[in-house]
Amino acid sequence: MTTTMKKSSRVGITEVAKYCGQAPSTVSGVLNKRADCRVSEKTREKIMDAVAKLGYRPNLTARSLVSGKSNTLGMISTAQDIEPTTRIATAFEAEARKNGFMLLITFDPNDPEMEDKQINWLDDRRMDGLFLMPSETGDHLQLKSLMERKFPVVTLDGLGRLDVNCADVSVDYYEGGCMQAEHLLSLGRKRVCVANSVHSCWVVDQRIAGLQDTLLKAGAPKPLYMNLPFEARPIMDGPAGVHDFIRAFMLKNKDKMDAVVGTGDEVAMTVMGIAMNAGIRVPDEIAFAGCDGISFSANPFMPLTTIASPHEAIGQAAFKLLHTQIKRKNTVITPKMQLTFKPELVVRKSTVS
Amino acid sequence: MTTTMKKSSRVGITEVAKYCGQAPSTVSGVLNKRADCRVSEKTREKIMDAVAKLGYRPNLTARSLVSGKSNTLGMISTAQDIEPTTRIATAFEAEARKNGFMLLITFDPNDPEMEDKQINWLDDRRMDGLFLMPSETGDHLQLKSLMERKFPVVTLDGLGRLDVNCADVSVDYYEGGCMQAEHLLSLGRKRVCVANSVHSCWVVDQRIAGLQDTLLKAGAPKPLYMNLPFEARPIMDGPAGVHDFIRAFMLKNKDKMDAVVGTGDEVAMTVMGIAMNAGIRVPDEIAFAGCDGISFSANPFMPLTTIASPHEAIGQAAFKLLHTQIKRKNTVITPKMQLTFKPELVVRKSTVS
DNA sequence: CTGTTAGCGCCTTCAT
DNA sequence: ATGAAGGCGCTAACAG
Repeated sequence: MTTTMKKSSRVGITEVAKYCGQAPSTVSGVLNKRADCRVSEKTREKIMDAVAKLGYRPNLTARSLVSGKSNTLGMISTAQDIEPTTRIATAFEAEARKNGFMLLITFDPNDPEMEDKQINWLDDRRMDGLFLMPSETGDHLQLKSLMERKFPVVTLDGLGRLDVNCADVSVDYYEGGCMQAEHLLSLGRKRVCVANSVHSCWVVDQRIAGLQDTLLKAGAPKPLYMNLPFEARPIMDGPAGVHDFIRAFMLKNKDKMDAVVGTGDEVAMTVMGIAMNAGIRVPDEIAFAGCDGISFSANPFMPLTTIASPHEAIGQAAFKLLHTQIKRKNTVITPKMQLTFKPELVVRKSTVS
Repeated sequence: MTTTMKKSSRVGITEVAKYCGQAPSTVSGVLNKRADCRVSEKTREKIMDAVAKLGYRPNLTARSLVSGKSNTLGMISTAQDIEPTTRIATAFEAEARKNGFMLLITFDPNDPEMEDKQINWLDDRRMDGLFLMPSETGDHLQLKSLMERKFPVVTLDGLGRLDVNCADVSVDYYEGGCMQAEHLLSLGRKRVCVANSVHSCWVVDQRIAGLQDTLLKAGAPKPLYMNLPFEARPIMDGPAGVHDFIRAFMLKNKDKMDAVVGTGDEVAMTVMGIAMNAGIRVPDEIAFAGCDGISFSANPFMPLTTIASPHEAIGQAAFKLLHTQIKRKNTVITPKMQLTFKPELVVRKSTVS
């Protein structure tokens, strides 16, 4: 009899068993350290020996099929190209890895249909839990369907705008806006200009609301809105017209303002740079503040006052919330699983020289 | 007879078959549009109907088990927190998604042991191919073992430093260094200072080699090395001493240089900012240039001349190379599968006012 | 055209 | 203390 062609080039549990004269189930028991699998020390060694010698590696696909779980977490990330999201994702991954999970990742271009599709695909692959950065719009049908099945899910910045009661991590962006306003007011700045894109999104709306409410409450005038007729990003190296638009706006309106607030650090720094180029003295004539706390806001030459979010803590918390749900099946979602982080004011020379 | 408890809450192919009075294999054939599965239009409809009504979703784990492939690509990314890597990864993911692949991602903290471990885990999960950003050091044993098995792999920046003949995408960093030098020389700048971290890595070494070789060939003196006694990152918001160190160095040595080259854009911009704070006029007294082409190098106030890499093209090419190997099994690695991209000089006001 | 059979690699239960 | 049998959900080959 000739050697039959092996189906897979990798050695499986049966070959290990054959090699050391044991039954596959025994090998399985030893490998998984199953409690009820009592084996003599000698067979143990023989098995571990064979495993090492043959270079056995478990087929996790097969294991998943029977166990129904994959030790894999899904992550759907919008805008993986911006620093806050990247940092959250990195922290999340680090936690997941420490706990033996791998990540099935997809970058969703903020499209509701794509979100649903991706959730399905992830589900088809039997992920054990999902960390979702939900699309700005849409019905989130698949998310809802996951929730009905009590499938472990954590959303980022979802609580305030999704009509789903799921575990969530977010930042109190409204409060962040308030903090910006209070900081500016404390410096005697009341005539605020908001550098925003006309394309609104929840996070930005929250920030602006907090800012404006606080200003008005303090008797300051309603802010002046720049309403950039472009997407907020990319703005540094953005479409040709952006910088011209900003320059013209600043030159025309500089006397109506003593502070500019960006809806993100990049916008704030871009406007600040253009203003400085136009001869405006920062912060003497106009102060600048941003949001997010990206690394570049700390640059030594035009350091930006900003409202920083604790990205690393958010990513870690997201994993923990997910892990909890995975460990105890059918967890009921309680308010304790909906975390709101406080942002932090970082004062730099763009407001205080 | 009471309803028996279903093992899995999800409906499987057997339930669909039962529901529409067909055999599981028939359903499978229809669903996979198998060529040799000729079915009457009526049964087709019945089946598709049942699929829709029952909300059937395939269990990809089971499918993988039999097919031996998972439509999943592994990606091991070092330093997912820096823009170049992020952009490459994003482009790679977009291509992969278009072609029906999902990504199993892990962020490797540049640790050889971790790399090996991750490759194994990915392999255990039966990924169909691997996009690897190899650790700076180590033997890359698992990578080599993959190569022996002719497993589809593409490395990033691996060709020049790994003793493995695998498909690869990289950038001609040496040439990038040459371009920097030539640009500076064309402006009459010969006394170059290199802002580098003492922790060397292949990419940086290449850049420096190209720069120095070109300078020396042109009769310029050997560059002055700053040798920052810190990790290259984070540097903007880095450990307390970094900025002081740079400031002191610049003040002490400014008369010995007419240009500073950073081994990355962040370093270059940090040093440039500190120099400007110290009253040095840029570019009149000292010109500045960086590498990578991150978005912030385009900021309007201190725009940085840089050597930009085509990150998006790299990510796309990496996927294509991987896809090719996956489609035709046992591809022989040819030099055509080892792509070297040319960087591009982007001239900005930090060198030419 | 459609249904039956035999696994994919592993784990769990239940006999021995 | 160990092994045999059955099945996870799906697919491929082969019968009807």
